[in-house]
Amino acid sequence: MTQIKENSTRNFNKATSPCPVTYAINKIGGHWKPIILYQLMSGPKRYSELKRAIPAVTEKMLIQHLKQLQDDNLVIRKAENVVPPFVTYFLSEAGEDLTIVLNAMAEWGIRDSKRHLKSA
Amino acid sequence: MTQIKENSTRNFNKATSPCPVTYAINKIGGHWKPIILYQLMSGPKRYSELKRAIPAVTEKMLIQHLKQLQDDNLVIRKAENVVPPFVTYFLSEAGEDLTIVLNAMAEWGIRDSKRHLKSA
DNA sequence: CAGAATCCTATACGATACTG
DNA sequence: CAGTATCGTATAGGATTCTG
Repeated sequence: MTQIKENSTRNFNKATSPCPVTYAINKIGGHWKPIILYQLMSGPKRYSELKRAIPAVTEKMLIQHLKQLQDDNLVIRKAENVVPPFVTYFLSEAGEDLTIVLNAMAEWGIRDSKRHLKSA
Repeated sequence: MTQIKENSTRNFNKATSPCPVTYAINKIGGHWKPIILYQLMSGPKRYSELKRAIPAVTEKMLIQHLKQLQDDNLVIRKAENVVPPFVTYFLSEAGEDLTIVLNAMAEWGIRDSKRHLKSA
């Protein structure tokens, strides 16, 4: 039945990579995670605020990645038990620590796009 | 023929996102790109050296991402015209600029894994 | 040595509709 | 408001074989 190999590269990857960059990628590597985290850097946000802040993301992706970020202890979800629901997301301590990374990424992005304007 | 919508979110994403983090993700977002770049930070490397340094990557992924990194002007390929072939890869100026980002990622990775050791 | 080609699976991602 | 559920496509990624 076209089994997947026990020792496939895929399994090996997830298992034990001592590379800290690999470790980080596995936590913030999704296409949307850095963007979500970047939005949360400016403070707690409601679900609907995040959706508005990132128009390109679908509800499915937003929820899915928010869940993964919670599982990885980067984001904390706080829900008031009221009607209508009031749910806010904010960075955990580990999430706050990513500020340096995300800012570096953002700065590089700006610098690199400028570089291409010049050479164009 | 199950056409894709003209104004699909997918197209919108690639088009114009003003978010610098999104821009950066689009350039270094692949699962392997940061790892490859991280390896090249320590200096020029031959193809085979990269392969050895990153055992988990397949040849296809390695070549594919190296190509994309070249297209994005982050990595430069230099081939000596000899037999057997001698090809080295090294960081461009823009690639070097990523050092800050990659180091920040690596440091965060180390810190975060320590954090989980404590709480476990 | 450095890579290209082929074929396949797994996952990411998106659109839409529905719910407590 | 803040999600779930379902279904579909697109892309990433992997195994293997072959070549200048």
